[in-house]
Amino acid sequence: MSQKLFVSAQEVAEKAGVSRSAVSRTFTSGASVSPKTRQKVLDAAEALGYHVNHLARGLMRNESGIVCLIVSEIGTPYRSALLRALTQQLQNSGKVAMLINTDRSDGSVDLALRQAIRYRADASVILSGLPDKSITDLCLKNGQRLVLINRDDDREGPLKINLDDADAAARIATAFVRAGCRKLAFANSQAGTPSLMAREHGFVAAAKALGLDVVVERFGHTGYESGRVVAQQLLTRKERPDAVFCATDLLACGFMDAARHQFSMSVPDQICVAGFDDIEQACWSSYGLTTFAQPVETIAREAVSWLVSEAEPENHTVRLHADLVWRTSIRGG
Amino acid sequence: MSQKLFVSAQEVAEKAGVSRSAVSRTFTSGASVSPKTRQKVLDAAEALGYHVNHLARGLMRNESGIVCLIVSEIGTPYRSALLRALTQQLQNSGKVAMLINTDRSDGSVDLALRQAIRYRADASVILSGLPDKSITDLCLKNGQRLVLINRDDDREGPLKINLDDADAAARIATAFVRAGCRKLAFANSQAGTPSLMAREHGFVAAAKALGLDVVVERFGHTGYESGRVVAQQLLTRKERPDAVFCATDLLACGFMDAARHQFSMSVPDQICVAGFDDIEQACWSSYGLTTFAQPVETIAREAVSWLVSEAEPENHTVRLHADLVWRTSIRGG
DNA sequence: TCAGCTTTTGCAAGCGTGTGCAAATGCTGC
DNA sequence: GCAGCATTTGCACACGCTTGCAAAAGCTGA
Repeated sequence: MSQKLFVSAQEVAEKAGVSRSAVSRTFTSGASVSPKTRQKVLDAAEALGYHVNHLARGLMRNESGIVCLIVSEIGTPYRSALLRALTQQLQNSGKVAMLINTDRSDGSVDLALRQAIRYRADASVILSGLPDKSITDLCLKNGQRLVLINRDDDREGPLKINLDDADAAARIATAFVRAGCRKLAFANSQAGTPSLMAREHGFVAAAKALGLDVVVERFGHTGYESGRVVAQQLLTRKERPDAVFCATDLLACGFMDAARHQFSMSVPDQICVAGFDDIEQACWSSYGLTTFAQPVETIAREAVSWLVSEAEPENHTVRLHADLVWRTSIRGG
Repeated sequence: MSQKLFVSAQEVAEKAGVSRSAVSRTFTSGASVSPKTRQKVLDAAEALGYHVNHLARGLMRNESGIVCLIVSEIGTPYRSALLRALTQQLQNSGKVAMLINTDRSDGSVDLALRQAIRYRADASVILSGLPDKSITDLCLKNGQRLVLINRDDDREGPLKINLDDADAAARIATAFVRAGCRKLAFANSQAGTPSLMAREHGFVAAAKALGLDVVVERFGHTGYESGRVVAQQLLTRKERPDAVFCATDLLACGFMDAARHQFSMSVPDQICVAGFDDIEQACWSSYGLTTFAQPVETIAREAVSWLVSEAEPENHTVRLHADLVWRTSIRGG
């Protein structure tokens, strides 16, 4: 166990022949230090390998510079893409990301938020799950900011970033009909998160408005394997659908693979497929999936700029548009 | 701006009618508190919404509980899978992950490590890039632990976790030959990281030992698109290879897609393909990629257990075995 | 030279916690 | 009741930093 501690401002001050305040001021922007003192401090700091202790600084300033990202299923293409964008933007704004994985049990979002409080995070971004109201209230009361992404909650205080899921669903229904499809289906998981359900309900409603019924099938969690299972369920029915909207791209990939390799169907000739998220794999040529693009960069930008803003912004919910990316899994276009 | 601060141990002490030390001891394991004082403190803390300030605790104990994960290309399947495993294991051990994204410029690994020092991280895990010696020395001198994953560096102090890349390459060369292939190729990116080069050199050497030459082609960064480009380069030669080992699964997916859809070749009948990493997509039925599995769970377990161990362990480098996962992209088996 | 002003500097208090030490408390056995 | 002991409690200092305040230093113009 190495007993040597990090070098402190005190030691730098002694070496530079100035007071401890001077070295502190050298490292705080907007403080009053004369150029030559500043230089003496900088030299001494460099020589000693001094780095400001952000734990102590956070303690004093009551602002840690930490932002908590609370997320499950980190290994998933969409989640990891969003994570990438968020960490990037946070770092650009001088913040640092604390990553909390909530894969294990339910209620672990609350645990995660507690961790955020312990480290006095300036803000938390929730990508999955929905925390208990009591605990978000605690966060907000103490000036900690909160961003909910695709969570569709109605409480006051946090910034909510949502997509126009229902509208997108309606657009894809129209596209299917225009491609000549009449037997519509929706492939979903059993996760039941707000955005997934919004897509499902929006699709069913839009189809109804067009005079069509929708067969809805749900299975397991939101991944490739579930897509295969749902395909199994939908394609063994007496009447096969000729168009299926999958709640996410992962489901769509699983669905397409099963349709092609297990049921020897041709996409899009015999069945049209659409997805949601526009993960990297969607444009791989084995899929060429027509899908809605999650605007991850925009989401990250909105979230971070709100987090770091000085004033309390007026509008606490932002609704973003999901662009339809047209590829080859739907006829025509 | 909400001026209310978080509740402190002092306030809890007053409410519970005990001294501040008592509440501190209540929340430090292994401290001496009588059951009834403890209960009074717990009740008061619950009522007030008290949470220990880990910044202050870290300052006192000289142990922040933070572990820095330094990683680039977070959105990539293999990286995000490793990230998932690491955060999971860290949380199980009572640590918390600070995520630093080094996608932008080179040398940003040094910046990242500086950030780790500022927050007095107990340890850093480096998944990409290689920091300057001067800065890793600084980390180590101050008792900060360091783990290098697949970085193949020879300095003393950090834990190095590596795979048997060269051995794996030799095994796959044998498998190709056994499948009747004679015209071998290797598909790589231009990243030139130690593990990629170890696979390349290992493959070339093993082929040579078997009396065969290898055509090596490299392009761009290590992703799907580069796989396609390399396929372009390899499959337009006068003599097409009949087996190609791709440095990673992403390259392999790109290669297979180009071979099939652009050159109308059949895998594995006309060309055998193997990859490395065993990303989720490798087992998707459009690929069925025969590949080497990165033991992400084991890597994470090794890293974390070393990080949290009390004593300085003796062996500072662990070499893990990559299992060959046999699917359908190589004939026979 | 000095009054009047602005800029720089050092002092010291405080942020919220852990912990060594000595005093206080509780318990046991006579 | 009391000596002898183990356990619990409170005091006070330390951790490394920021910052208000007042003293010191520098600068200008007569």
